[in-house]
Amino acid sequence: MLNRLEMLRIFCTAAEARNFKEAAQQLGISPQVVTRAIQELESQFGELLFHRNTRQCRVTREGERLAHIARQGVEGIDCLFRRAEANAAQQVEGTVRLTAPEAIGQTSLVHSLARLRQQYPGLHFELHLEDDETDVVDEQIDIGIRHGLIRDSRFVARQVAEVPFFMVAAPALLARCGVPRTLKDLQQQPVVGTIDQRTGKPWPWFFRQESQWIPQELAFISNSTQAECAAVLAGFGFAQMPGFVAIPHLRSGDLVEVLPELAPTPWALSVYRPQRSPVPARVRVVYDCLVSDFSNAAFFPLLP
Amino acid sequence: MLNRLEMLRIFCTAAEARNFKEAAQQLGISPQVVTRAIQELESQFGELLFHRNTRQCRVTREGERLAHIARQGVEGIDCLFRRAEANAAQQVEGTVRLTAPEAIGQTSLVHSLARLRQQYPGLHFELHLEDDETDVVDEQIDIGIRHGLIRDSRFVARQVAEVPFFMVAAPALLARCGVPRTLKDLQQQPVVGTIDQRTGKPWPWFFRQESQWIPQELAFISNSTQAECAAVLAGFGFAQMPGFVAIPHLRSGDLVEVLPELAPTPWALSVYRPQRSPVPARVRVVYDCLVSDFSNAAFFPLLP
DNA sequence: TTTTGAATTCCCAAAACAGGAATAAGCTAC
DNA sequence: GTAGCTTATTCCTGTTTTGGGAATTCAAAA
Repeated sequence: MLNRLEMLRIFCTAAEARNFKEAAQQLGISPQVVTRAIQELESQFGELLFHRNTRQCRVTREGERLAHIARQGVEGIDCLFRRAEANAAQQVEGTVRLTAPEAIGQTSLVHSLARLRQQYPGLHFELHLEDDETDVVDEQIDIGIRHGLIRDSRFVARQVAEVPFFMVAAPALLARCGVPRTLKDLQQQPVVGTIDQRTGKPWPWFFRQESQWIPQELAFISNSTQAECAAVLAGFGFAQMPGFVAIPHLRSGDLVEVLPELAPTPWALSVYRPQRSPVPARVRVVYDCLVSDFSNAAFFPLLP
Repeated sequence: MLNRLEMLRIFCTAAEARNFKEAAQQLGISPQVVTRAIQELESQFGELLFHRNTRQCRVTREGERLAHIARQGVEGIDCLFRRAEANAAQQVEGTVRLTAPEAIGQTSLVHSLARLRQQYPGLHFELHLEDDETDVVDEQIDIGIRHGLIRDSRFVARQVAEVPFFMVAAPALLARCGVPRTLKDLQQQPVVGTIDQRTGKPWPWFFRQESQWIPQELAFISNSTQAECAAVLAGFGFAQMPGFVAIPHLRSGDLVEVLPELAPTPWALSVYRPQRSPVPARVRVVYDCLVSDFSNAAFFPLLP
């Protein structure tokens, strides 16, 4: 018998049972195994653990002392594996780590998570808001939401919506500078943008037929789409922004779309998670919920 | 891998090592085993414990949490078995339970134990003083000293001395009643005795050629040889007592022997212990010491 | 691009194990 | 006392588990 944990478990049971046979029955093993386990323990401890003859067994005092300590040890390990069973039994609890673009993470995502939390009070969330892709495996992320293609084959990605881009400006700015009629018109105007963290350059603007333009002189540049949006609202200049940032302001009239005919093909919005073989229940539940919520057009009514 | 303890041990090591290979080297096993143990744990917990690819391994946060708890559990069990090793390495410490006749336990035995205690400060003693044989196995005794034959085959007995019986009386009593010349004389005199716990009757007196006499009318009877001795010293009557009770008083003159020619064959004094297969070092040390001390004639100078 | 080194999978010999049958030895009831 | 019953133990054998060599895969480094 090499399995120390089982030896101790057998010993603890035997110490409480009236005899080895009873202990064996409780453990669902044969009495021979009990005998051997106890013998092995006795030889390891150099100490008699049971007074026994062919007829009866009584634990010695040293045995009782050992049983007392051993019970704690065995219980400690068992308790650990009981959690495992609870986990395997698909209990939804623990921390789920998510990453999402700022504008989504600060609004609709939080509502989805809040509902999940009501349903599963054991859930905790950790939210990393980044507009650029981050190394999800290294960052130990369970679920991500990203605007744009997910190329990485380590991920299971699910496209849930198509989010268009809008070129927008504040009404005050338009009143001052006039409404641009062509791309050229637009490129003469002050422009607001964001930084691509990976390259350090401004994000390009995208137009129909896959054409791009990287603005060179920006009136305002930031690493935050929310700041960018605030700048546009303040009349700093024109900007291109994804629907989930622009739509609320277009609806309220705080922003106005320009040159809609140049708008590029919408980009996919994807919910994704790393391809890890055992998917904990808590992750699956959140993933499914987000896929369902973000597939719901109500979150991204594509136009008024 | 069925051995949960080893699985956890491997996991804890891997969680601290830089990679599986290193963990395997530390544990003296092959990397395959590490892989398997971790996979098994992951499937049991339904939880990825390491982010890994063919090139690198990093523990997940859930893994770190588990490792933290698991370390305690594994350490708990290991600590238990470290004691076992200390025991096996023949450390002399712990409690030794002894039984002995009252008169021996209150005097010379205590001195032997005191010397042992000086030599092995980790030793503790538990002393059961009983003049009659007790069921040593049930009483969980490690070592016994007994005056008389040890018949029980469950014991390893070692005869260390021969202790004679003396018929004695106080000088004052002799002055009052005269010195008996024959057994008949003696049987007319007041007598002091002890009770045989097993039968409830007085202990017989023993004489040469195996003859016995059970005194019927006793001036004083007790279950304690020390009390019996005190009664004799106080002049209650005559008594027969073993050397280890009588000799000090014969030496000091507080008692006088009568009818020495009737004295029976001396009885053996034996040190014995239950036949338990692993004999803990502490028991062996004490046993050897007692055998040696009580074999030493200085403790029982058979006559002045 | 090639090279390198770690994780993993596959496979099989060796070790460990479990339990049936036989044995020994108390208790109990006659 | 003795027969019968029960339990611990030992021996033995078929089965399971295990560990590591060889081959494979794959990401990082060169």
